[in-house]
Amino acid sequence: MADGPTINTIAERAGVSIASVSRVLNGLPTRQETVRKVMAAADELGYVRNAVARSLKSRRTNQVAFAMADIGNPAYLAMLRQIQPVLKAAGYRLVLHSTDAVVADEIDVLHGLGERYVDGLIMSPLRVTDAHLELLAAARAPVVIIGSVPEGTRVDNVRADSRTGVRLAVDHLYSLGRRRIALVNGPLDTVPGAARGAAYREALEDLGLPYDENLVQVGDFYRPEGGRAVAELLARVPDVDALMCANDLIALGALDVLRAAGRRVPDDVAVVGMDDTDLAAASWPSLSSVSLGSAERGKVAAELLLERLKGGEHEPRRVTVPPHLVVRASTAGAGPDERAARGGSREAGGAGERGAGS
Amino acid sequence: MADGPTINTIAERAGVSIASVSRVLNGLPTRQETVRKVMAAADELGYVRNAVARSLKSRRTNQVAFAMADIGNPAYLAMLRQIQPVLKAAGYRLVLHSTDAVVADEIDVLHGLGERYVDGLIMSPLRVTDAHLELLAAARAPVVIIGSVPEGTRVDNVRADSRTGVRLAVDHLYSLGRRRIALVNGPLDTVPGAARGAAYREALEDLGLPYDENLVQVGDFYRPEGGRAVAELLARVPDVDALMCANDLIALGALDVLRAAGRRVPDDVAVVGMDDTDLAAASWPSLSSVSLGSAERGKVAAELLLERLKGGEHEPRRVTVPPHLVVRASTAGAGPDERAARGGSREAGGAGERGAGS
DNA sequence: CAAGAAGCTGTAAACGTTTACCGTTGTTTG
DNA sequence: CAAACAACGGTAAACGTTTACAGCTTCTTG
Repeated sequence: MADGPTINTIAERAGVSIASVSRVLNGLPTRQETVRKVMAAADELGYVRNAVARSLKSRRTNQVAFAMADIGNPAYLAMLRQIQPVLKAAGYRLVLHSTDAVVADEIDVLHGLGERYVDGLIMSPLRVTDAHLELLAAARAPVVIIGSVPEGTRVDNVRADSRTGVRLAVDHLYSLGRRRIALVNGPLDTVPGAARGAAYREALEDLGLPYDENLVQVGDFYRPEGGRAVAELLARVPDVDALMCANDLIALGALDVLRAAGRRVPDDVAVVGMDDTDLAAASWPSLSSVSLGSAERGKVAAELLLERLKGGEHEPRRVTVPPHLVVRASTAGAGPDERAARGGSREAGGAGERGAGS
Repeated sequence: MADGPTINTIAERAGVSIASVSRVLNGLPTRQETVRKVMAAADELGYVRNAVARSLKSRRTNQVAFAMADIGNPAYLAMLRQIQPVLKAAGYRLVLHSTDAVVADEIDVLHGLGERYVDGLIMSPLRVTDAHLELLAAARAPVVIIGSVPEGTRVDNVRADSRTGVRLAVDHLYSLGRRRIALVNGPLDTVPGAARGAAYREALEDLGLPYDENLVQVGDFYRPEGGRAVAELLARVPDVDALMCANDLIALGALDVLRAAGRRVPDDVAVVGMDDTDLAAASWPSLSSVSLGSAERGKVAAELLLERLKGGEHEPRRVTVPPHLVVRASTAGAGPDERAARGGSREAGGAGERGAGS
């Protein structure tokens, strides 16, 4: 691994100055003869530009960081899948951070912006603390936040609308004739847990349905916990006819328990999940789910950041991505025809394996 | 965004030379008084080291690239999830490339190593072409390949053993008393397709079962195609009692079709998938699947790379990660107890949402 | 044909660090 | 008290680029 050729090596071999070499490599106007000599020398030596030196001088790294809370979370993964191609097309490399939803790690990432190893950052913080805000205000590179920030924070941000999302689901269940609609939620001290709880209550009110505490069960955002929560719920309120689950994993747990209890889905109990992950399409019965537009949020965030990087100084922008409901078998009375078509749903293809393994 | 302070700003304010500042910041022996002055100045100014300048001088970027074929593929994702923390713990940032399984993109990445924006690379190429080999031989930074490379290639590599994987599955089905074991494969012109086809044949032979062409159906590595393939198979060989599917998506398609056809799983037909993705645990019935150790391969690859980066020049290493079979309901006659436990399988937790959305 | 313009190219400085080398100061010791 | 030595800290070069500026040709034009 001998040291590679530099611009100096080329200059020497081509018999010109390093300035000329640089000009040729950057396509600046140069005499044809010089171009030829430099190109020839560069080719022979297998020259490749040193990105680090270039960054130092130009003050641009052509790198953008994405700090995701958890690689394993399909919602963040969906963002990543959209962000990556957008950045790539614009000539940026992607530096990936997984903060494991630990605030200290997020702070580290923000602080690290000062190291100038990236030109910008997209971050989806679990929750926004004062430390976040302080660093955001002083950030030495553009940042786009995926999620909500306090009113008045001068940062571009892209948010979901889980409130409308919950409403979509509840309205859907109502339109199917369900009147005992329960909420299976995650912890209330999390941002999404609290938001979904409040939205559920509102949605019921607007429909003129009574809010019944017995119909709300709090567990955690995982499958076994979701199942347990539903089991308790069934014991307490046997006549429940619909479950609004705060995410897809909870909904899968619900399906497990309903099946074990001999309740038919959707005939006896209809089930709606949230986030519309791959798992929703894969489960049996396939799961109706509210998409909060994770993919779209990722895409928009990347585009906002690119605009900033292009230089236009403008006011911080705030974009809200609307949710939408994806109806599948767990709420539609799925006949045999629909079953056959189910496998072809949007998500199934994307999760495909093309050539792994061997 | 005024230009941040540099080592010069600090030197000025502290009344010392830049050399002293650098020494203090790097913890080299320095008089206590000087340390104090420099630290104070650095703190007041909110100084952060410029990573680019540092890299230029030190010739290390503290970045490692991972070139994955497809972000959407759960197998590669599993690798990423293991690679990330290993690198992070060692102080490296992760630059993520998605090559979309396009050879030209992979070549670009290898060529890009010359830009020296990373200290090393982990790559999982779809297939290895001559162009790959040429660039690998001349690579100016350590590379670890996840997958197979031709004998004699001087590169660290980590490979799966899908042959043994297929055998594990077939043996398992045999041990359950199944004798009409079909293979539902993907295209034979892909590396995994070919390997799995051959391994299936071998496994049957070793068990003394006849190889029956009718029992082999070729489709594609996706769910709807998998379903179609199984439909044809059932029409042709109604007495089939077990399906070895070349990946989990095919297996999910198989479950769809078997259910529609009124065949009970596993009682009438047992089904095994491959890759052991999240979907296997989520489906109903949950899917037995052969894990080819994607996660483990990622971890090992990262460790091999770190060793290289630590400097020891040693012979290229080749590690083969053994596959293992994860038995779930689609082959075990699952009683009610096992059903309840199902949600707690290894994969389910990891896919959890902790705080997305809001 | 002289003078000015236009087109290239080379010199050198700069980006922000790290570090080899040398000079200064203060301490120890014969 | 002088000499030797240790401990620090400053100067300057280097990492590999880009680019402002000035100098040299060559061409155009009056």
